[in-house]
Amino acid sequence: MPLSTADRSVLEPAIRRLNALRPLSPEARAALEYAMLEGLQRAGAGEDLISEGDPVDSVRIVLSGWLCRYKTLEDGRRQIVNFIFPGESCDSHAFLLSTMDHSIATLTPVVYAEIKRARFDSLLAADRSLAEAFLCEMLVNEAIQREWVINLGRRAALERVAHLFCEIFERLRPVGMVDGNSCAMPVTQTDLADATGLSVVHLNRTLQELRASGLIVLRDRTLVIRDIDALKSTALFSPSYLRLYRGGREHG
Amino acid sequence: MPLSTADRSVLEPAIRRLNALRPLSPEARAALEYAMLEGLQRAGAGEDLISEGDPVDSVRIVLSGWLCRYKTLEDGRRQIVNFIFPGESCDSHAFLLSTMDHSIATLTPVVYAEIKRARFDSLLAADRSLAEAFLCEMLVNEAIQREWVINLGRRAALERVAHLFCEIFERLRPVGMVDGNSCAMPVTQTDLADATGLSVVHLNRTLQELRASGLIVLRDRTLVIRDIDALKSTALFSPSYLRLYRGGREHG
DNA sequence: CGGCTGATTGATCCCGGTCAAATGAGGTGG
DNA sequence: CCACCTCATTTGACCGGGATCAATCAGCCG
Repeated sequence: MPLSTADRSVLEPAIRRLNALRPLSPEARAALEYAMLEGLQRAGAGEDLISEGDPVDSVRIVLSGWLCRYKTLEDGRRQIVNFIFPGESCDSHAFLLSTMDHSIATLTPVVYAEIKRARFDSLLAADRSLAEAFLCEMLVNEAIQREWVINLGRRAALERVAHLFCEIFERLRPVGMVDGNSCAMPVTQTDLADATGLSVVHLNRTLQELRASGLIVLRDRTLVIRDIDALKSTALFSPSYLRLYRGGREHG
Repeated sequence: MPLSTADRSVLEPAIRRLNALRPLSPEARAALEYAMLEGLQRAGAGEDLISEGDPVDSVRIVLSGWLCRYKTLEDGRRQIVNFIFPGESCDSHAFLLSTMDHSIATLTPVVYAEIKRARFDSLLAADRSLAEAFLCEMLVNEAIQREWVINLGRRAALERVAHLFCEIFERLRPVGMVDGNSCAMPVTQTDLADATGLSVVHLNRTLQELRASGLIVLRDRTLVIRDIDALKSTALFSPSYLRLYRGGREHG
């Protein structure tokens, strides 16, 4: 459903993030903000925003809430292949391939801006910085996807869960969604299991191990990182793939 | 080292592949061919074309040979996150992020075309079909990366290796690198293990299982698929993510 | 209160890792 | 041509991380 009124501040995560990837010209920023405000939408928790096989003809930019990309095997095994956080966009350029090869579900209530393909194309055509910002977003997304491959392929359960927490924390930070050493963690253990390729039972035991070693507190849908350095080192976490600092600006 | 002379036919895989993703205008095709011919390079087997942390300022389009993208953890664990086959490009737009977050190694001798960033940018700026073709390539690459996450997260060893073989076969087919039901497989079992997240020992035993059940023959660096349907079904392989057929052209 | 979903625990099993050694296949130098 | 080295493949034995199955517990809602 469209939002009738909204002030510009809901757009902040998206603008902040894109601007960190590529400094946006004031005109590009204004044009994008205008387009986003016109396409504001809400969705409840646990909805499929779009499913495998569905046609794509717009871009959605998430403004608040968590989503996940996932795929399901014929026999029901599910794998979450990525999370989508505020400021990130769902399907930048995906319409070039016409249909989705995976599904996107909301994990919490979500506010997002939907921009139709033609509109999006003309926004990007009008401003190079904007086009580059969205390209950078795709590139970072690819890098995250690669890191997930390593996580699943070569890290043990404890490292794997620790790594996921580090990544989530560092991805939420630049959009202002962490508070000191804690952040929201509005997902079930089943979701975390599906994201880490573990069974729910073993994920639960792994969480207990992380708690027992004093690395984290996870309660009431809130993650508190008690010892970030220790967590990063048990995760073998090295954040460069997230491009958090001066994301490639030196060539820009 | 640059190739002194070369006829246009070496470019065929790349042109064929890009053209399948987006029909290229004749002018775009000619301009791209010209740029590629000027930047032809060779590399031997087992070289790192580029390493994690290296600056990027060009695009490389592979014309023959196999490469892989990989990352290594501090303690030496290695994960191959993707293969790169003839017709595919290494780093389209990657220069936007300045540096590599992973490494690319040759698995065989390789011929590729290197195009400097500025040149590449102006090629894409001059022709929309070309820009879209490279965007599609990125999108397909992302989809493959996601499928690898599922492969490592939710498929058992046998399914996983079968899936990898299905994917390789289907990626090689459109560039004319399969011969009936067989294709080259110029990699060691260590490489296959690093790509599937298995140990070499277990990968070896998994191969034997695939051979014993009559699905494949793998000998002398050649893979023969004896029963493609059975292989696909043990792999739970569904090729839509590869966009092999009319890759998104209906919206183009 | 009953039903539902999510978190937790216990018991058992087996897939796949690890360690170690053997075998094979080139390649090279004497 | 053979001795030797290196690298890839294969095999054997053993172990343990994580899956599976099943039950219990804790909130939450109607």
